[in-house]
Amino acid sequence: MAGPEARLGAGAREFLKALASEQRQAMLELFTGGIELTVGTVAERLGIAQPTASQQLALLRRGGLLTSRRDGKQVYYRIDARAVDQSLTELRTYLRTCCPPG
Amino acid sequence: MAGPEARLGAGAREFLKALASEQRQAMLELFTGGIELTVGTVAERLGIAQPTASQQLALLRRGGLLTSRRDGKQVYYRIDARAVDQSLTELRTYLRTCCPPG
DNA sequence: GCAACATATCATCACTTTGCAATATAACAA
DNA sequence: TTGTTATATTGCAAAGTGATGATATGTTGC
Repeated sequence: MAGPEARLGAGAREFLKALASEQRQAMLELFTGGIELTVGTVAERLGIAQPTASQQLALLRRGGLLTSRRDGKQVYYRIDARAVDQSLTELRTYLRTCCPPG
Repeated sequence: MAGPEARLGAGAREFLKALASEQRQAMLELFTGGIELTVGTVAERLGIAQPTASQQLALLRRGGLLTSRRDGKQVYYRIDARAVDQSLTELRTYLRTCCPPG
């Protein structure tokens, strides 16, 4: 009955890595409110090249922070609220095993 | 009256970066239970050189995960449970502004 | 003061990440 | 098919990270 979260999983680590970048944080904030954005829009708003935006969005998706869907020529990204909440819960559980807050 | 956590602070980013490393996670786990360890002990247990342990411990301290105190020739590190809890709360608040879980 | 020990900093190297230009792939229209 | 648009992938230079040995700093004891 010990918690299965003694060690942080690879997924949670991808989540942390994805968030541990100022630019990707700025990128994530563009999606506040659950809105959808295309790769081109993100590139334009952040003033970065299209391939860079595509790569960073892919990292955020791998980290479980974003999901994407294709609609015609465009790909829309949006926040994956459920996965974010899940990763955050895993992180909290993990930190409680090593860092009892009480 | 909007929350002051619209943007993640530099402190929280250091926290994330410190955690986003498998080795530093392993390092953190050595401190489970609130125990104190010296730099040399950490280096020995992880099988890494002393300067490497010193640097990584410094990163964890900068990220607010560890604190240190000197006792004679040795420096003892331990988990800073209060700061960890604080960073985690900031992260949760931040994620709620952009990623409403409902 | 000096010697011995523990930790921190420095110099360097290998490896990874980040950015862009160029190119490839995917979807739609004619 | 051909052309156009949107995104993904590739290749490469620049910047950052992680590792070490060598060295500097700090503490204790003589």
